[in-house]
Amino acid sequence: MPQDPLIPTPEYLSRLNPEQRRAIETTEGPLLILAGAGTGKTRVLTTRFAHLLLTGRAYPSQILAVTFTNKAAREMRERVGAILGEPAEGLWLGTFHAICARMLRRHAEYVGLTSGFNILDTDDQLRLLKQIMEPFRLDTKRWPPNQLMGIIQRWKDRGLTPDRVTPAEDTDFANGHALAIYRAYQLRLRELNTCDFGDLMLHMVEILRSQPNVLAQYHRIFRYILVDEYQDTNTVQYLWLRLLAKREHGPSNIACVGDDDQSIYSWRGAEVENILRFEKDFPGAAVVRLEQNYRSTAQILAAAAGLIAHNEGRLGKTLRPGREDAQGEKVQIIGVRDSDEEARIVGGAIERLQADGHPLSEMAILMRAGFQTRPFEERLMTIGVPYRIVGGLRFYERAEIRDCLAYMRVLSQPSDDLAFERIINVPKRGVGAVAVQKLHGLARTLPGPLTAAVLTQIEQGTLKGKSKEALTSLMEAFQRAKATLETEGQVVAVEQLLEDSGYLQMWRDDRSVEAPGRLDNIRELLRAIGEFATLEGFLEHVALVMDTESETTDDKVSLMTLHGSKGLEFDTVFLPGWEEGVFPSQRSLDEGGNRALEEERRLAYVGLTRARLRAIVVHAASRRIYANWQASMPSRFIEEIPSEYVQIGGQSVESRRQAAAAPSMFASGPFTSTRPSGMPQTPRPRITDVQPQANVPVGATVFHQKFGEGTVIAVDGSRLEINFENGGIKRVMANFVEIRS
DNA sequence: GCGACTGACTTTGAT
DNA sequence: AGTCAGTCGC
Repeated sequence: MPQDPLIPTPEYLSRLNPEQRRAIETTEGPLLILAGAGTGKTRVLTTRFAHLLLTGRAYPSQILAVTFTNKAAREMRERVGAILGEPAEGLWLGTFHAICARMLRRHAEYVGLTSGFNILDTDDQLRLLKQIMEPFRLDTKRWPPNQLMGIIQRWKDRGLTPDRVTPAEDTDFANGHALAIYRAYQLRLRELNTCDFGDLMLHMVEILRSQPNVLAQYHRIFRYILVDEYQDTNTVQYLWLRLLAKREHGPSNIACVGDDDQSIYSWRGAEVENILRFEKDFPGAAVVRLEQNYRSTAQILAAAAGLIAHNEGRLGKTLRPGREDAQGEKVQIIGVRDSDEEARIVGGAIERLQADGHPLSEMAILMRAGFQTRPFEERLMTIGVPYRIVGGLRFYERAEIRDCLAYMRVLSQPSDDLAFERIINVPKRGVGAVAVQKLHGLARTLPGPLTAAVLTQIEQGTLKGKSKEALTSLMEAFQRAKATLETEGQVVAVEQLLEDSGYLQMWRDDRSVEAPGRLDNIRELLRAIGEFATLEGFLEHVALVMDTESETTDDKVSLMTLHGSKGLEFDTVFLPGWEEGVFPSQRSLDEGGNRALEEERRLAYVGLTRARLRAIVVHAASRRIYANWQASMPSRFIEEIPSEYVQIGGQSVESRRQAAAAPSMFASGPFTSTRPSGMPQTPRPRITDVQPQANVPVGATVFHQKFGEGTVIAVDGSRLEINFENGGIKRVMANFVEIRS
């Protein structure tokens, strides 16, 4: 619906700032939109989408818009619909994977699949890989399957099919068999007519590379491409976008939105280089910087800017505060004794804010790792403050849901061996691993899936006794459900199947506390099936789209990881655990060196910029890691925040009583000069009863409480490798040995 | 085939 | 410390 070009400024453009308008009205040619935190990125993206439609530049079906999460896709869809005044139909708007799945169903035959292929979940992937690894007779202790899964995924992230893995890309993992296993795994996936998540991208890139006619078809369809969170793209995603965007004639109308300072997913294959390289990849690209921040106070922005300035190789942005309440509070830095005190202080601050009328839903505690939530949960529970944990187990990852889905998959596609294996003995029907092995053996001699092998064995009488009875009744349950599916639809059929197979009864008989909840989840699942026209439609939805993002508007404090907080905002943000080793994470530093440090710093930047009004950073002097106490130094990131934007607060156990009466949110006491004045290069434990981890020379004789005397043969940071006289070679923390000579 | 025991591990996690 | 998976023995 073309719009009269004479109308000067349409309403949807009127309330945008000049840079935002430029990002929207630069419609032709490649465009990189560098959108800092809180600069209205989503608004620009959705308005741009609507603008392309309203100015008649494209029909809805001619725009490709990709995001990383379903949540982002849903949000974009809703907001585009709101601008258009009607729900937008026929859009190519979705996650990379959902869009690739849609494409791949059209062209599956080019990679040896049929359009009805299944999409494996993480569970199935690993089970399948283990099966593939078996004939290689590897020591699974030394070569854990999940690590190999990681290697294969990284290959896929980089667009490498087995044939494209060069010797330089190969690994000696699994005694050099990794590539062979990868090849066998891919072969098996094809036999099963399935894909894992990585394949959705990988196969489509292969098809677009090798089938010029298919590529040309998409070039004709997509006139404009929009990409969200470009800094998070990995290599296959980049290749896919480039193939679709670069055409022989005419410009590449690709607009990518991203922020190099918020790239925090390199461990998942994301390449920041993609965004840093954009102008080279797409010559003549326009670059628009969105630097007007509408979220945070000037103090918070300046603090965050000072911190992120310590990173090198940035594209560079300067966020300007746009809020009316310009100045605001300084970032508070609180030093505490240990994690218990940390939880008490944060809990107390939350109570005080709440008493002052601040809603709990505007407060969040953001931590580096998921397990750090525990002390906070306990504390909040004790003082009766409602909280919610964001992230964690998703609905469809729960065992009972996966079991039900497996039943449904077999019902929909009896050839789905992986699903059948999952439920063949759930509930327990006396068909164990050995029996499954036998079935497998037979299935291999005949063509066809396991379910067919089972039927053959029942007919031929090869199966006997208990397992024959059990499997006969299971197969009958599937047949009855199949009939019901045609007459009464999927909800009734699935319910009947779960009943007949004894699956529901299994949970009714279960006396554990979780059982009733699990039955509730299953009921919820059955309800959800009804919202789809077909069982297959539902299964596709589950594999790619289903998230349980329950839009809870309850007044609760949010607890989540820093990663999980990206894209969200709160009035008040608590940032606990800012200690060397915890944040930045030692493990991350060990693996990735300076590159990893910069990513940790970006994570800190993401954390700070979630706050609208106040950010409170907390660090503890000692923390229990696994079993033992460790002295800890404040994070270097604290030092890196310019001191003028920081207020040192804090309190000791003794001064907490005064805190309640004090006017400020945190009493400051004489015990609390916890801000490091100049960062020591080596963290030095401040607890007196452990040995300082000072230089332990190789060759020194040391004594360990448990292992006795030994000789140091290597030093690795704070860990020592020691040859003990009667314990062999062990790696222990330097803190736990005494130097004898 | 199932339950008990051992031992290994413990960052981040969308699709 | 606690969990979870994998192995072992009955």
